[in-house]
Amino acid sequence: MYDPLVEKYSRYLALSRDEIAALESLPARYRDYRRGEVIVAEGSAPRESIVLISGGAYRFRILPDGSRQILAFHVPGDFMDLHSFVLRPLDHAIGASAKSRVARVPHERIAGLIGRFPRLSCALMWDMALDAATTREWMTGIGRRSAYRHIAHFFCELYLRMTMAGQVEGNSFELTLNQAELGDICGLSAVHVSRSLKTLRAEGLIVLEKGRLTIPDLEELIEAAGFEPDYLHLVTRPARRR
Amino acid sequence: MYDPLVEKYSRYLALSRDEIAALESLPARYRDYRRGEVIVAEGSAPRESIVLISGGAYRFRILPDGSRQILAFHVPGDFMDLHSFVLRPLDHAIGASAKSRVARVPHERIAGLIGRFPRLSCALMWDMALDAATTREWMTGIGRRSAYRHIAHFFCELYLRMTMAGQVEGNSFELTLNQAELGDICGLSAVHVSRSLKTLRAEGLIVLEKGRLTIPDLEELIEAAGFEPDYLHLVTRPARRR
DNA sequence: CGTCATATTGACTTTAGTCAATAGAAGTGG
DNA sequence: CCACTTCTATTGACTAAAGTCAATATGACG
Repeated sequence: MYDPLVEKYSRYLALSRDEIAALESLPARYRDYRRGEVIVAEGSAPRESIVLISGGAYRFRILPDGSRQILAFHVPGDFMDLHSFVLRPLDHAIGASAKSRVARVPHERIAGLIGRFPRLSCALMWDMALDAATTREWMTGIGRRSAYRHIAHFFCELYLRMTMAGQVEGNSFELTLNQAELGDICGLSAVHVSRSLKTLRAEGLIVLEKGRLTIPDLEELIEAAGFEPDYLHLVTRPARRR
Repeated sequence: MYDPLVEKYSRYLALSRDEIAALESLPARYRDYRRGEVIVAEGSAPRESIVLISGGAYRFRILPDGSRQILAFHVPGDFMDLHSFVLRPLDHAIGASAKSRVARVPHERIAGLIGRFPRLSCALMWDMALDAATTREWMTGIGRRSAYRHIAHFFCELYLRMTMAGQVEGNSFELTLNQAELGDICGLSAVHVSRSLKTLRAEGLIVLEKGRLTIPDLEELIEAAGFEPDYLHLVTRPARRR
């Protein structure tokens, strides 16, 4: 049942038979959500961490003035709130951006892994570090990229992550975010997102219709965005530098 | 020598005698830097992680167009690039914002801790999670707070962190950042930082002269910033929620 | 004492936000 | 299956926040 974690952590290190067995035997309670539902509430102190099985979800905060900042977007296979294992209560909420299925893994079982498999501790730290690297990239985008480039950049990232998650067909995938949500990802207003998308469309860099994003020429979009994919650590490391 | 880590991780859990001894016996190579020097270069794959002993430092990226985004600011006692233990090469550089002393801990010794002390693995994960929580708060500030509030917010955060690090005297501390650096923290231009500081000064919320920041009334600044300190997890947890 | 870094201010530009009207699409319940 | 509601996207007109450029001051430092 836990293929996603096994597959993902294999990108970091070669898992032993025991380690694979340990990951696969993690128990999970499954639950489904509709678009817009809150999966984990801000301020709660969950005793489980959550793997997204299918659909889409994002982590977000609401400020006192009502504005929202989306902090991360998750594709199937992502451990969405591994950090809640060590840092409670949660400083943000998690919501479903589409009809989604989720698996909940009890924290005590994660603690069990850490006790028995030091290399899996490192894999979990790697997972957290990857999430942090993506957050830094987003932060850079909000702070220093134009709306146009930032949105293009996000689409490049999402295309690659969705590819790894097996969610891309041809050169398109389902984008379960509306323009208000894209705005809250990029620190922009929905109206400005609409205008920026218009430009991207006019230049033929994207086709976005009926919730489906098509990228006719990824290289061109990457060029327009100034995208460098290294931070995603997508490929299996050829060999550990020593 | 490793008091900073012992003290910090005691905020997370009650360390055993052995665990304290293990942290204290971590070897370290010390080195000093001048303001502006690069401590770790972007793209390098260090085999050590770095604890800031004294001074100040920040992590940053430079974009192709020359603009800079500062991703984190560190006070003495911070483990600045714990993530480089699991995620290499580094996606950003680390630079000194003041004359600073740094201790380098070999990654293999960190691996040793993880192998022998599962609870210390969790403490390290907690440290990484805290760093990520601060990054999320900064991201929210860049995306959704006005320049004025964001700068005020940053000063509140820094005041509390500097207090924990024992760097505050009375109600003031040394601010080793110029306006260009403050701008690159907040995603603003130096000129706009200058104007925002002017407003904060005019309202009597801050006194900033000769590299020293005085906060006459922290409550007022917190109010102006809409600051909520929870994400810093500064206090020792009263008791683990169960 | 002179140089370099830093801060301040004014004038002007640009980017993005706000408000509002409209249109279209997608659910929902009878 | 249709009518109704609600959500979502688009566009125009206007506003506001922040950026840029440039001149000048201030200050630290060797």
